[in-house]
Amino acid sequence: MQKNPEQCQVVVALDMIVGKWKPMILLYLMNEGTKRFSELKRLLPDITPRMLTLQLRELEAHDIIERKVYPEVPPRVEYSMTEYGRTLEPILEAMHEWGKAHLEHMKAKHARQSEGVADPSGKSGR
Amino acid sequence: MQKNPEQCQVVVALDMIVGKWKPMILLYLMNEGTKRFSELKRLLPDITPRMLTLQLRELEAHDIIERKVYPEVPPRVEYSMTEYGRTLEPILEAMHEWGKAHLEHMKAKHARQSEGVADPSGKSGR
DNA sequence: ATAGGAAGTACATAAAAAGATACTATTGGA
DNA sequence: TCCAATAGTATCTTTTTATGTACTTCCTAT
Repeated sequence: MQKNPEQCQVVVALDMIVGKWKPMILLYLMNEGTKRFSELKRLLPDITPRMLTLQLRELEAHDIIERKVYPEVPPRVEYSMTEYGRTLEPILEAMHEWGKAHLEHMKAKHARQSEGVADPSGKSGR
Repeated sequence: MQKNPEQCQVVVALDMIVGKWKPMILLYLMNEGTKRFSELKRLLPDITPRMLTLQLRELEAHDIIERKVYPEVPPRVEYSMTEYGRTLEPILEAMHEWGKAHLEHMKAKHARQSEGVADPSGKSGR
């Protein structure tokens, strides 16, 4: 384990997928393949072009996605996962599964608690 | 895949581990076991008590960690992963591995580029 | 009586991330 | 000539996260 946050490898990996938009961008590119700028914009109706550009550039800088410009008018720019970027897939997949289970877990937990079942371990109390 | 960010399961999972301090808190509790508030404070010298409290409470609310109060003076409060919280371990582990590989990947990439090797695929150009 | 240790809380502030809105270049077609 | 389409930039403002510094409570040991 690295104590220095600058070098904590979990944080390095986290950096690829955190932010309000990166998870969705990655999921779309992973699951649906190549997308143009305007397609991503349509898939994420609330993102501003500025934010979309920023996130795409960050991912590109980390070699996770690839940006391909076609010299046409009007311009066409396509984004896709790099082969290297696809190594993130198992992690995203695992998080997806965990997240799904977690929603269930918390639902079950709240149900139990509102049923008025007292906690027998006496761990509560602030 | 869930398009609604409120329900995107990747985001649900991400929520457990994002933030400036959560990864380190989780790694310490996972790898070194139970810790008192003051021990965590010592392990993370730059965290403020307020931030430490906030992060611990969030993790507790999600059933990832457990808070045990001993009615002593001076007070003793111990934090530890719950059994459920340990299901995050494979994800953290995978991210740790990926992060390590990524640092290598980027180092190799920059080395290649500063060697002046031209990109043969013509994908550059902003 | 007073100081000390543990585990916090309270309130004000700064830094980082995200959003709103408007603007640009290019050029094929009406 | 002027409009439309695509892929963005440029500024400014707001929201969200994280900091800084001080204060509190409880009992125990000096």
